[in-house]
Amino acid sequence: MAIRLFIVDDHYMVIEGIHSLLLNEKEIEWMGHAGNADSCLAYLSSQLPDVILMDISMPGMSGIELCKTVKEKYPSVYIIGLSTFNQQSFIQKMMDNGASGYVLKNATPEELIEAIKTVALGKLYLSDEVASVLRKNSDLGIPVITRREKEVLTLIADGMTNSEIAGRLFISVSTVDTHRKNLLAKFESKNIASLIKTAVQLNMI
Amino acid sequence: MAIRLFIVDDHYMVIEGIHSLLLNEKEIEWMGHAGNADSCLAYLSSQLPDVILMDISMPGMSGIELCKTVKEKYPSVYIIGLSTFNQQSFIQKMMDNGASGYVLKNATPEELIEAIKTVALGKLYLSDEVASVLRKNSDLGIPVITRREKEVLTLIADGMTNSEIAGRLFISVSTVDTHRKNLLAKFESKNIASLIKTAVQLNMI
DNA sequence: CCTGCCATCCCACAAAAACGGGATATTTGA
DNA sequence: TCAAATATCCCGTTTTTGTGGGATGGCAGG
Repeated sequence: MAIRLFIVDDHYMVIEGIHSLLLNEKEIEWMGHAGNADSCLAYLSSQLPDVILMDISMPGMSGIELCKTVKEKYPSVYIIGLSTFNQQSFIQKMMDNGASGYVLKNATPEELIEAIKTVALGKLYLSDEVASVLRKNSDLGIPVITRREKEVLTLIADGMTNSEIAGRLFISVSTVDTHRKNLLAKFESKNIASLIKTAVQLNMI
Repeated sequence: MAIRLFIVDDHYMVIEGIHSLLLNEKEIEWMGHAGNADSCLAYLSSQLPDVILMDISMPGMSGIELCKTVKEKYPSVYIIGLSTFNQQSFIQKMMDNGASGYVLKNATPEELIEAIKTVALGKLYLSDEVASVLRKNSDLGIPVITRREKEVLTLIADGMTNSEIAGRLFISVSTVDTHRKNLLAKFESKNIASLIKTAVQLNMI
């Protein structure tokens, strides 16, 4: 039986490209596509594919959130993340949210087809490139910060001082200061300037 | 006579998508593609297309540099920039380097075809979306900073203090402080944290 | 030639961040 | 259930930033 495939991506060119790449694959049945999270969810309420190829950066709800939502509602669907860049944190979040695989948009047709077939069997698929990024990641990569720390970080990046943040979050300045210290330690940064640079580059704010 | 088209993009899926979108366009002749700047330049040394579709983010030499190089060597070729996001500064730089147009990867097939036909006539093509970004840009967008300010900004973002920067650049701390003040004014930021965030997001560091 | 813009330097004060400790409740996961 | 992680708070000191002035020589374009 053919693997029924659905794709969510806001770039028509990519959809068309994948469609055309898979035209000759008899084992993969093209079910259709959606350009955003909402129309994807709408589609799924009437029909269920085996595998969804999902872009992670989309207007509105991101692929990361969409992945979570879809897996909650339809746990049987296998999801493959799709993106242009190998942004460590995105890949990690996608996998955390239940994705079964991840391929980059510069993957070869063979890789893509292999990914689809692999996840359809319930296995995980990670291209060598992506896998090595994840490995590096766990080695020394992205700082793991708590919810609260992220809140504080966001406010710092918005230009607020410790006392302003304290006011906003209804906590004392000392607490904010502690969070700030912990952030500096986790990012191994010597001051907020370099910390913010890193955080923005890692797409954490 | 058909418009001879060449495409440079490191994402095979996008190349395939565009190829497939243009299959039925008799007025556009598909010449081939390259996955990076070097093979593009190699190709051009033997054959010259009328229009080149060029991704701006590529490994190695970026589309922005490639655009400049190609226009210097082959001024008769029209170049259309291609990217996923409408990053203000990228679009601007691409146009500054001699591109004749710019389309986003989520453009419709019609937009893409119109863009190719328009630039082939020697005109400029900017999609509404892109044009509005450029307009906003000139209105209030990106701060214009001097060479020296950019140097200082980079070092600040790397976590150096004023006195460290002064040492590095062989100038006095006062001077560094003045540059810092000017940067804060130009970015309309109240402190370095929010300034760095903005600068990284605008791809200025 | 002269008007901006740039890069350079100076002073002084207030505000904030960085650094180095320590402490205690609560939540959470193994 | 018990240890680890999280969130909360406090002290004091030094360093760095932020703010608000002012000043000078150089250089390029109108």
